[in-house]
Amino acid sequence: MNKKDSDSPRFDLIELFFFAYRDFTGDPDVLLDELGFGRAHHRVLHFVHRNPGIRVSDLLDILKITKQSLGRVLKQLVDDDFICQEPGALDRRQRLLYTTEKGTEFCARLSKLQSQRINKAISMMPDGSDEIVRQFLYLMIDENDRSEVARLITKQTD
Amino acid sequence: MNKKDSDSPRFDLIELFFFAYRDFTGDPDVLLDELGFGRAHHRVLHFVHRNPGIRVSDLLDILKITKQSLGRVLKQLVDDDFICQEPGALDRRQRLLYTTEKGTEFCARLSKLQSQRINKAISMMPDGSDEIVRQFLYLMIDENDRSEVARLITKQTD
DNA sequence: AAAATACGTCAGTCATGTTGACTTATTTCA
DNA sequence: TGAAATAAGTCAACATGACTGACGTATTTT
Repeated sequence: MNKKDSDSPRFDLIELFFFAYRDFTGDPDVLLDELGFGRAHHRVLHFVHRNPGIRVSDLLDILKITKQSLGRVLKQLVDDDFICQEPGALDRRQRLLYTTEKGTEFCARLSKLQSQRINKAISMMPDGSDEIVRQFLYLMIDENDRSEVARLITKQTD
Repeated sequence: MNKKDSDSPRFDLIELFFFAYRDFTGDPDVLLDELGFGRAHHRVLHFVHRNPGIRVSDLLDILKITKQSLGRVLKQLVDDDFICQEPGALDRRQRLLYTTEKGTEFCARLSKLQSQRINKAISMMPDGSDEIVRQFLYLMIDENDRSEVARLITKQTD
């Protein structure tokens, strides 16, 4: 009865997802490269910008990488004055992370590129596509992580 | 006048795309790991499976990596009997690539995981979402590459 | 005072990407 | 037919960003 059961191969979407994501992340790469940064720096900068005052351990949870991996890129971002650290007011063991002015400005340039690509795509599509796309991407996330991601993405930074 | 101009930040979609893609590629990782393979092997195996008899140089064009990068993973896949090579009938310099039975079977297990995730997501969405999502992902690809990708994804392997 | 926590760091490894140069086999073309 | 171009493989060296495991230090909790 069902034309598509849950195992039907979706090579089209699998491949589109692959190519779309590659080009989506490709835009910032150019700018990052000029500063000697990579995608790892982009991710850290982005999530610090979006979650000002985030704790290192929470950042690790979001990125799902190890402390050692984070350490290297974070150090560079701090050394190059894109991110600054402040001891927590309540718990001074914490080193709360913030983007500096320089970091915030660079971050804006990066997300502008990605937003442009997204907005350009959406603008060529029927009304309401926006919401469909958001829903799809949300449902592609592991069920356990969805609520956490929902919490994250609804923060407003601007 | 425009509520959203083309520069409006789209943090929601940027982040959703990031998390969605991570989990999407995370499924196969488990299986790949058991065989000592990584994502690079997955990509090679996938595109060889989807393009039987593909030339090495065309595979390089699709993956946009260097010959040296490909060489390593391809060698492993050939050594482990997931991919086989045959000299081209017309041009014997070519080493046309095919998945072996073992490779085809493993490839099916991998894409089944990813298809399940996709189908599960789509099944929770309004009718026609399928097409909207395909369109969105397609429009996220660099304009120059779209026709080439369109050609690729319309191949039927099954 | 002891245990737990937040964070940083040292040392080593691995996967996957890069560049540049070179070889071999084969095909194309002047 | 002989030279040039092409398809593919390979060597060496290197960069990035992951990983593991262990250990140190400051601070908070119990």
